[in-house]
Amino acid sequence: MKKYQELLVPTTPPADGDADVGEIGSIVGFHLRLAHGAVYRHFSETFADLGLTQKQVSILWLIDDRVDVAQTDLAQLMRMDRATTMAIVNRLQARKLLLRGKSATDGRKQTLNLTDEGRAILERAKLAIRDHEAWLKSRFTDKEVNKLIELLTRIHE
Amino acid sequence: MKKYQELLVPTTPPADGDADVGEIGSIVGFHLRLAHGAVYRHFSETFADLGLTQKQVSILWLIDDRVDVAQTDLAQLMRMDRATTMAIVNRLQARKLLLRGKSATDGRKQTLNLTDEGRAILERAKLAIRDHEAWLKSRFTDKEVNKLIELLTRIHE
DNA sequence: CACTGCTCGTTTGTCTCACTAACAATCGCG
DNA sequence: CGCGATTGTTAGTGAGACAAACGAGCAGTG
Repeated sequence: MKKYQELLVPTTPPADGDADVGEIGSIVGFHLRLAHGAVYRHFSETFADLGLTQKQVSILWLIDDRVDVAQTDLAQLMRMDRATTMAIVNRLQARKLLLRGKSATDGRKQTLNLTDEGRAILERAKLAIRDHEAWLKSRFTDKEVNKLIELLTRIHE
Repeated sequence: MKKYQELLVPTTPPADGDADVGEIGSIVGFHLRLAHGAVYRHFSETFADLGLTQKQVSILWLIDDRVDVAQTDLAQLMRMDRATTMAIVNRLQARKLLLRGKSATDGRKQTLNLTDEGRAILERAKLAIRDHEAWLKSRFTDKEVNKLIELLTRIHE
């Protein structure tokens, strides 16, 4: 079983960055993952000084849009499970960006609302997102952007 | 600062799964992340019995396509850094799906090649991917699939 | 030749996120 | 009332991304 190690053969020439990935390049999921990774990386750079992740910004945004959301609602909107949502909300609460309250209509639920600080940081985040989206959209026409959103939506809804 | 908790207000009606996400729905990155998540989840289900992740399958596939790749080449192809690639290769090696060898031309590099077992599991993985891709593509026409790949490629290349 | 800068593999540590399994409190309904 | 479902919660596991550092090996220069 060691024959592979003993066969000393030249390594492949250094990949030139955009090298052909071969057969796997026809897989939609492969490109979706790469694209997601690229966008995620750029997002992280853009938000390095704010110290927020994609998920955290999305959660803040959704909470701001809807008054007194419950965690379960967020989980459904973001397609995450309750435990994951919990972790993210905890982190945001620890940074005093949101407040948990008790729901008046359902003792199991709670109400989530941004603090003033949370709203302030969300405003800054939205500005950063505008830059980030501009970077992302710069390679598309408006028509292509709409098409892309439409296609992506068909995947996740 | 506790006023939010003391204001007992009704919670929002339960989200009906496909509820409108509001303003954030016009953000390309948001849909990209949701789509990626949906595909990732379906992938995980499909591959539950094989015990392989997207990354792991991609790595196996790329190694099989190219003889004696080095880890750095993989990292470049997958747009991951060396440490992350290391972790994945370690996991695959621990499962005896690949072998590390020494490069004859460059003492720093190594050659990566699949074991027989690795090739066997990759074959099974490719079958599973075919199902997975069929599920993904089922909502698109062939033309739309090509368009989607083209748009995604423009993001990550 | 020695020196220098770079590359590659590697380790360590930190962080985010996803998922599972369990539990208590609460709600809705028969 | 009692039962099943929902909600928030905790704890644990695991994958993956990234940064920072190190030794070994490479290539080019003087």
